[in-house]
Amino acid sequence: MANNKYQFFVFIYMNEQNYPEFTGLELSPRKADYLKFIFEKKGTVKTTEISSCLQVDPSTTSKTLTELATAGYLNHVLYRGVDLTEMGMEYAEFLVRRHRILSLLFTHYGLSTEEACAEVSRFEAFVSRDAVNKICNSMGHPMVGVCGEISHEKCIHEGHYH
Amino acid sequence: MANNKYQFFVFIYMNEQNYPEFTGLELSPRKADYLKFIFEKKGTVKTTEISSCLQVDPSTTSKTLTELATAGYLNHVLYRGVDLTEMGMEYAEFLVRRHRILSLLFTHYGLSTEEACAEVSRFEAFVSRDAVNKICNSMGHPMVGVCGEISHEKCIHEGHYH
DNA sequence: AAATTTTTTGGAGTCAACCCAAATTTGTTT
DNA sequence: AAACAAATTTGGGTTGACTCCAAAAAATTT
Repeated sequence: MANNKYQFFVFIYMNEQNYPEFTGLELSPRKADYLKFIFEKKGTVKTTEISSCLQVDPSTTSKTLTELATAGYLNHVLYRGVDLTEMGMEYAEFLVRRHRILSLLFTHYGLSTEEACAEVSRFEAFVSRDAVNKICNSMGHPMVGVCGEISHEKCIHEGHYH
Repeated sequence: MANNKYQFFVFIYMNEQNYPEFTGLELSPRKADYLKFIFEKKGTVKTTEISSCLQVDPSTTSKTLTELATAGYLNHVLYRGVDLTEMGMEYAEFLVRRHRILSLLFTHYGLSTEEACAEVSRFEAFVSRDAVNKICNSMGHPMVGVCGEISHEKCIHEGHYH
């Protein structure tokens, strides 16, 4: 058929699995919340779950999910739920790392874990990947944030990660 | 007259000159830009000046100025210009301090002055006064930011402070 | 299969930030 | 001082992000 070469291209692309082009500023704070929640849940997530956690009407969630799917972060099977695409997974990992690095950073300056977490949740979406990487590097790539092995249940409920 | 007591109240209030109730999250990033620019200019500032610096239509500036005046940050004399109220002055001082503390902080983690400044400009509006005070305290209230005695001309032009 | 629940769609509102065009005021020139 | 030019404001309108409500559609439960 005529589109064999396109299939080939997609194959190569998927196999390399790197999307190094993102700046970290692609998603609004709200959209990032959606993505982080879905990431945290692992596997398929239903609209209602997200709605009740993020405290918005299901119709709002449904529309946002469509947008995130269109942008390539999610697979959305209508009436069934969403899960992360490979890109979404990679991006969500960045989102969580960013949150944790910045939270850890702030706890080094007199903020409690909770304060740092809350503070960072407000602005993290505007910190670039480059900056996060530099900070991360400078901190020696800490494996344990202010929240390492802590259960994230509570955090998820409050809309941020510890 | 009937409103003597109100005048008296206002007198006391103005004389105490403290507005300790702000969280630091009152102004949007954009509004904060306006306030910082006006602060930097010292004295009365004209609409055109702000417009050309912030790269927006004068009509946009005019409307924003009205909003900032209504909120109590500016004195706005129609067709003449604006200057900071006492509250506006106090708030602008906080805005600049916040910018500089955060920029200084980021330069300690591998970002250049310019990178830190640009990065911080994007998110500073979402960092609370409490957090800034804690960080400031923890850093020993540094008198010199990454920009202490540097002329701020260039910075103003780029929309941020060094 | 019918009833109930979940999800989506259609329609619409709010809010911040923006621009254009027209009106108003100020400043400048003759 | 009148006329013109420049700056400022006002009126009206757009966009994008986020939101909700009501109705339709699909899935699940009974």
